[in-house]
Amino acid sequence: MKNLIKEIRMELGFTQGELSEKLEVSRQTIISLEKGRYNPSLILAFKIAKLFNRSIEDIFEPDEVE
Amino acid sequence: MKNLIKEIRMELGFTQGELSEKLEVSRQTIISLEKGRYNPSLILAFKIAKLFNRSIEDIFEPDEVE
DNA sequence: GAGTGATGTAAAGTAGGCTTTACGTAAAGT
DNA sequence: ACTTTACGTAAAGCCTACTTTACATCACTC
Repeated sequence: MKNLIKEIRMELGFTQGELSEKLEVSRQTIISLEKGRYNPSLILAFKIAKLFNRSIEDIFEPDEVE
Repeated sequence: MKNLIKEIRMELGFTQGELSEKLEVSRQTIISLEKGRYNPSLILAFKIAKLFNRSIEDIFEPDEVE
């Protein structure tokens, strides 16, 4: 699961720590998300989309055809 | 997490079993999803959206302000 | 009224999302 | 040189999404 979290976070001038606070998750979760290490829950994806003011589809791109 | 899975599934004339096959998950997962018992992974949400030809935001509605 | 198909519940197990803690490194400031 | 800030890794643990199996109910058909 690719995503634009790092790019959008930096656009908005947030550190990973700030983003993790706003999303109420750990910094580890942000790091792992940005690295594409795992696929977030739908709830977290909604939170991110809301904070970034974009659609989930704009931010996340599922790895082909699974 | 509310969703319109049951409604759309019935619109399309699928049984729970058929839907579970198309999505490659168990029938239990479909039942639990339709009952709102848990929040799917983002990958499963993408699969459902693709199959239903709608956006994730059209199908799922997160429970208020979490 | 026995058989079949669709929906549902219950319970035990597996896998992975997410947390917590601890440590490493590089850049910048003092 | 030391401190601070931001980013990163590693490992152990918790919780829950999801699986599997088994069984119950209802509607329909034969």
